[in-house]
Amino acid sequence: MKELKSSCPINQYLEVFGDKWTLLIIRDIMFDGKRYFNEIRESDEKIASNILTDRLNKLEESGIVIKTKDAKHKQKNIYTLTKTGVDLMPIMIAMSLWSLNHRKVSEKDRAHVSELVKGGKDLQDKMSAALLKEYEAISEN
Amino acid sequence: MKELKSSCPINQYLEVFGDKWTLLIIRDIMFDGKRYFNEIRESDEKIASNILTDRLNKLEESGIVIKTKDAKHKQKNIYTLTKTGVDLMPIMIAMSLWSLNHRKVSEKDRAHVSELVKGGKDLQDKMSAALLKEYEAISEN
DNA sequence: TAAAACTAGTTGCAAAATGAAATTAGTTTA
DNA sequence: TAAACTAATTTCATTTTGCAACTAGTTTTA
Repeated sequence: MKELKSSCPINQYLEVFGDKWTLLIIRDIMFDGKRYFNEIRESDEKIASNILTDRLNKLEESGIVIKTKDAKHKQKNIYTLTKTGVDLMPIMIAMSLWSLNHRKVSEKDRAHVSELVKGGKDLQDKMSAALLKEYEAISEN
Repeated sequence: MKELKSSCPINQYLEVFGDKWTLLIIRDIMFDGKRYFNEIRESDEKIASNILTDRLNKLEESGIVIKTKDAKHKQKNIYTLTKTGVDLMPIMIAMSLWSLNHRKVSEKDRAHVSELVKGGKDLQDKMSAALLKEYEAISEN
């Protein structure tokens, strides 16, 4: 068991997401509909497979993602967000807004986020509900 | 110049805050009133001085923090949040809320954050305004 | 005014994390 | 049966981190 630097909530967040890759995995599952190892691996940022394996395992240990076998493809795993994972959405949106205002972001990404922001709490609730439903379909059995 | 992995807003955020320390520095300045190198160094998480030097420089380069000389103590620097830095507050609050709900947080920290959340947008606006005023006092001259 | 303490670093070095490429073992498709 | 797919694992070079000691200038204290 790794020891914690402190129990401050910001530090608690950092214990899980204080690296360059973990949050990109959440983004892929949450906003880009990716569910398989290789789908995530092929994202723009080109995460190495050893890092992806490591981070997915840590996310599973932390109860943020759950790994299930694909019934149709025995060697394929499906990675789904848990409630704890879905609850990261407000953080992701706040980050996106900050980057939109203060960092260089491409027009394509800008439009993508603007849509999400314009949809407001309504759209975000709808998206959360859909993700949560997916999780509940898995965990009931 | 370091190259960027992508222009995705989440990745843009990670280019600056994708490590275990940078956000703790922001927390110290934003919520704990710390303004000096050694005040930040003495926080619970015990950041090493070489890392602190490195991160403060990067935050200054990114326009998130501004460094000024203390008029009363020639060898002391004052670190202040810029507008870009103050605008991180919604992210910090969203992170704190998530940790409160899903991670182990001490009673003391819990009370601290609850107060901030109960204060609502009003309190957060007031805090942002105070930090921004500090920055404006420095940048006008 | 001399000594001690404070301030913001810098330096050196060992340990850990990262990243790229190659490899692997099982599964599915052609 | 061969080729392709899937989720890793392994190896190894590079980078980042963390700790401790040190430094140069400034301020306080006796």
